[in-house]
Amino acid sequence: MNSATAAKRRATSYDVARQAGVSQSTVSRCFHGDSAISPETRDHVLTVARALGYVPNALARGLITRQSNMVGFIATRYTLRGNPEVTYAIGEALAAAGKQLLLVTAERDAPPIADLRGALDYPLDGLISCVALTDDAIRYILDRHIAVVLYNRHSHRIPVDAVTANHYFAAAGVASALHGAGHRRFLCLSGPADAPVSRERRDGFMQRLVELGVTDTPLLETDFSYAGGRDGFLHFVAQGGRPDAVFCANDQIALGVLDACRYQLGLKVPDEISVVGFDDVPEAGRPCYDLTTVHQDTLGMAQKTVELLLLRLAAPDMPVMHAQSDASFIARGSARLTATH
Amino acid sequence: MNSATAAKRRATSYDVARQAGVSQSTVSRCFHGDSAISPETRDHVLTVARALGYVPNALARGLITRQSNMVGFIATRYTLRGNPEVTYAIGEALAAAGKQLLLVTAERDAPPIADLRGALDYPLDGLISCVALTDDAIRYILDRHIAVVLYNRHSHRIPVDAVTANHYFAAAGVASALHGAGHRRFLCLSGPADAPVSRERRDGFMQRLVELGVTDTPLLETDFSYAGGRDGFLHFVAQGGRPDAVFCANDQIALGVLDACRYQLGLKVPDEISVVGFDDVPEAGRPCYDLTTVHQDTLGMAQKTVELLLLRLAAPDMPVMHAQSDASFIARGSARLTATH
DNA sequence: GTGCGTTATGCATTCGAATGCATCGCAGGA
DNA sequence: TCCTGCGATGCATTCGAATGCATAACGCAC
Repeated sequence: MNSATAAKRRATSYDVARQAGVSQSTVSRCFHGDSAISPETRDHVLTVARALGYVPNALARGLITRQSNMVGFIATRYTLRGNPEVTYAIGEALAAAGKQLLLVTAERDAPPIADLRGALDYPLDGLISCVALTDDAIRYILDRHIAVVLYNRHSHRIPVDAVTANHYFAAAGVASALHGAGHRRFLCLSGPADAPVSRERRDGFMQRLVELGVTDTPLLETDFSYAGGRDGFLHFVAQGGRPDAVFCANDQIALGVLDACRYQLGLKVPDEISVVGFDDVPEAGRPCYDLTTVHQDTLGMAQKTVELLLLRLAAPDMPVMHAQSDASFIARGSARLTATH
Repeated sequence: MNSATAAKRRATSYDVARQAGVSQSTVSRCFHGDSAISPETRDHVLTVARALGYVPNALARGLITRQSNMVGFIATRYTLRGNPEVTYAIGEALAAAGKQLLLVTAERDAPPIADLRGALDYPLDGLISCVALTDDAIRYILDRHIAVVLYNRHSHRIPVDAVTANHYFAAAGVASALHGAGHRRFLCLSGPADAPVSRERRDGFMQRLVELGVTDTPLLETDFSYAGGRDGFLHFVAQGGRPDAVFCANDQIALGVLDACRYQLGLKVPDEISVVGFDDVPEAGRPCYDLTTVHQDTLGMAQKTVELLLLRLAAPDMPVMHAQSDASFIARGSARLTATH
């Protein structure tokens, strides 16, 4: 029993060397294209290696080369849920570059360093974060000489590479468009206070309204979810609120508001109330929602994030870069965007 | 410049040892709870370690212990998109067990072994696959003594641990329910032929119909997407098809069909046609879709998958296990489920 | 034939932590 | 006083691959 199931260890370069009648170094060199090896021995060694099922042990390789070939990817449940394509795109892009993706789940933005520790025990080549990181966390990571690129997050005090969409500007554009159409009683439904993306969208919207002379716009905080948006809005209305335009920090919130209007409050959209979201999730474009929203090129940003990381790895001393991608306003049917005559 | 930016390597156990006036072995032992170390030296060493920012190098540890503490997770774009919560849940569960998650993206089910190679270079503790694996791939993995648990997939020829929902049975139940309500002209919209989940759902539905005496049910293959469902259905109708009940292999397809009915064909749902999906995605339950579907406890399954993997790691010789979770029919408004009088 | 350059290969060391075994010190019993 | 036993610590080796340096083999020119 024991001998049958005993874990006969995976073949090592020594096993291959013995079998092929060469030294371990020769075997090692056969797996690195740039080494001086005669074609015959290389072929021979590779044949033997295949027969034995030998693959270089990435752990040992990483130890000696001081390169784990692994890139950490930190994401919250929300990122995973709201932008699953981003995870996939980053995974594929990293794989194409020969890097492995170590997924680190975080409960929310600015997670405690302890949550990252397990992953940082590995000498990661780099780290892509879809969550905000505290200054301490960033310092901790940079101290370990790990390259960091933030996806859709900023770092204000410590310079770090980042790829972002211009949420602030896009949200301000929403405010202008709604105001231009004659709306005056606004409501802003933001996401969690600790989500920087939510803050930027909220601030962009609110600031612009102030610039346009609309102050005292009520602000409600939700959890970025459909139920949060729906219930928050219902509560607001129950308290006597009667906005004619609602800006939501993401589409899920907006969908909740939309359904609350149509199915619970009997409000006509967009005649009696305009609803605008942010993200342009697939459902937003479907006929039964037809949600006016803001589209960000998440896939392009994902691509760019990996490119930036690879650049940084190739040139650690390159100045810090920040790629900003424009977010575009998508006018659909859930908002009245022309003045009533 | 060089000295400023030079990568002063991360501290090693030797650095800590020197600084603390002990040997490297002592430092090592301080990081393993079960070693014989006097409380004073442990405290002292840990203090020095913290000061130097020392963390045991997981690569070196893995090399000597032959345990990488990493678990591979293979998922397709579809899994990531359709079940993002599963990824998160598995990530959290693994983290709780002190394991890291190495994400491997696959383009589709039954990916070529080459796509997994990069990850298998690491001596993974285990592997969780949300994609079907070829017999060759499974053999390849098991040969390396890596524990495998399949999530929502089977392996027919090679015994492998798995956690699945009973798609076949649930889909058969849908057929019975629709047939019982008097529907007779069915249509089945499946997903990609290489997706086992799609096959099981399709087969369960079609088989039961045959048992009930309904043969020749037309079958259309889609790509598991909204657009695929919508366009496939429109095409079918354009060809003269006129089903009174449509079963879709997932909710996205069903949502596409639903919208095609309501917005392009002017068909009343469920009066003129019944539409049933599978998965119970969040949108399905919202008022504007109100989709009748099948719910599977994906989170519970994710939890169970990790549990099973940990069990297997603790007891490699335990007999192969297969946990089957029931999927439950969710009757909503998109299907007529009582006979017309 | 000698000497030099080039290419292919082997030897020995290295990466950083874990661990079996040896050793040291101290306390307690005879 | 000496011996035994045990807890705490150090020494030396190990994991598996990469690589600098030494060397062997070979060709070519003088």
